[in-house]
Amino acid sequence: MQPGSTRTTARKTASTAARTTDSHARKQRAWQQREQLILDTAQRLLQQHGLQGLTMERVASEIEYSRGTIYNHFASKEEIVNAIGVRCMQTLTEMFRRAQHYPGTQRDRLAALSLAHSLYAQLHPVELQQLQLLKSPDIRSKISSEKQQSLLQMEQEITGIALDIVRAAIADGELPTSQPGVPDSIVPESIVMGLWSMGYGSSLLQLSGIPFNELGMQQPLDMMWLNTHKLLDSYQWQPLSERFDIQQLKQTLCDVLYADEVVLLKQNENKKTEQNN
Amino acid sequence: MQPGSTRTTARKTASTAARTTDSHARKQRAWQQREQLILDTAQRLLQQHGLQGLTMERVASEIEYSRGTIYNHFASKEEIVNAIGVRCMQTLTEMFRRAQHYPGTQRDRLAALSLAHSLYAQLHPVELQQLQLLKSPDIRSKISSEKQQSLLQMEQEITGIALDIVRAAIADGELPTSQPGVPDSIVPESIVMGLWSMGYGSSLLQLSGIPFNELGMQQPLDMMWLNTHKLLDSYQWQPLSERFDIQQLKQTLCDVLYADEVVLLKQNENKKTEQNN
DNA sequence: GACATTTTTTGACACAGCGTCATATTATTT
DNA sequence: AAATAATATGACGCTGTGTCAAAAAATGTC
Repeated sequence: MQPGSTRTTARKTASTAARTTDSHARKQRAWQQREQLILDTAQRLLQQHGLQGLTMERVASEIEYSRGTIYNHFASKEEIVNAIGVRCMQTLTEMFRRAQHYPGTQRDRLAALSLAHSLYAQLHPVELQQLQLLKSPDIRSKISSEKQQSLLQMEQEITGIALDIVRAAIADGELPTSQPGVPDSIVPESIVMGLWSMGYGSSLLQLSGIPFNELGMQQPLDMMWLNTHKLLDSYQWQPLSERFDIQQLKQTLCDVLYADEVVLLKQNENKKTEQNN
Repeated sequence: MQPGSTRTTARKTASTAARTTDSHARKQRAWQQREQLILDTAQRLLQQHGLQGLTMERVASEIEYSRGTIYNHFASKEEIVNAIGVRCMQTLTEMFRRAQHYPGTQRDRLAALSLAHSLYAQLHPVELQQLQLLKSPDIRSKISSEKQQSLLQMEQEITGIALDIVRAAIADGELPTSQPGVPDSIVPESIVMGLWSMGYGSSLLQLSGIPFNELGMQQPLDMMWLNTHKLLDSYQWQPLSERFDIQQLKQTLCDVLYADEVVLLKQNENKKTEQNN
């Protein structure tokens, strides 16, 4: 199906091999290009019209191929959504990598992860929700374990970044290993899991559409920054938030690391308010 | 459709009115009984076979009625899932109420909420995941806003319980209102949102099927108890966790408040291990 | 350039599941 | 017993998925 996948035609004479290899390469490129086209289109439909609005027929007509062709690339609709999920994780990973190399304290860096998570949630709400849906066994069963693997790999990479920062903080003396009530060995995991849960939970709560203001509460993502720092303080991660201005830090990180994302976010907000007029 | 819903037949003579009212009442009862039967069956199918395995046809055949009859009760599959969601929230609320009346410090009570959340997530994983799914606009659009209302109401009730405990803690002097970096007025919201996010996030991460042990990490729900207390400590909520044994508290709460749930949980675990043999 | 072979595209098909509604059945009232 | 109202039924239409044999296009060979 995929060009070059039939191994019987691989052996040729030197000259013809060159020709066939050329054409194969060209085909490969075209194939991958179309795969991206499918994903671009599917992702756009997902964003604009939700999961219901994402049908094979619609994708097919938009890319001006028939449904059958799409099935040459993806075995099911679920695999498309999975692939979109992988893309999203890549975007998020890239944002995390920027945080990882921020020239500041380790605490700054970890906080930057948290900020990245929150910005991402606001920029790609639908995808994030879908990403959560991908985890349900129903959907999982429809995706080849091979393809699931790549998602898992991204998760591993992201976890790794966070763990590395925590370990570096311990090495730098920002974070004491001996914590009351916490065995030394699990301190890094414990912190990472705490932040991960909080970030994940805040994002999903925010997207859940619960009208928090009507319940007399702030939006989850607005409280996340504060609570993240409260948690870090609790582990005695220096410098404690009493010693600096966390709002200032947020502003700096937005300016230095995530300027592009912030701009996009503002554009989206403008669009929405325009639509309401 | 529903007995007594046609107002034209309501006016009768005194004697006949008595008869009709009797029969109406009987019908009403039968009607509601069947509604519960539908929900029981649907919930069982959801637990056992996931959302895919929950089809109108299957529910119909199990309750020995036809599909059409079910549509007299629920306008769509989504409304059934919504109704299951409401039931689940009621169960959770009941667990929260027990926490609310625990005879201990306010901190004990709030911690008990966190424990309840975690136990619930382990007891009803599928439902919890579905509850999250209900929030997506796709599904929302298929549910009458009237029926959505009841879910919202449950959420409000739960939020209320948590907020009340925090306010009581402030009144009791367990929790200082002046926090570095936090405006007095939002302290309660901030704490509630922090715990809520953490609980929500831990639960969903746990259910996400990410193989944390392979990533060299503990399970989210295992870390949740610890991080909850870290967060409370950070707000200077007395008594700080250094001053008592949080594992001991957990054990006590399990014994006193959630003995039934813990038993069920162990039964489930046994069933699972049996199935693997 | 004409023929053979491989790759890719297509759309008709079978299937599953939802929701509707006219008709049949059952229960209630007169 | 007849009339009326309430309830149950399942055939029907619809949308959307995934399959596959046949058509079309591209590539390789002489």
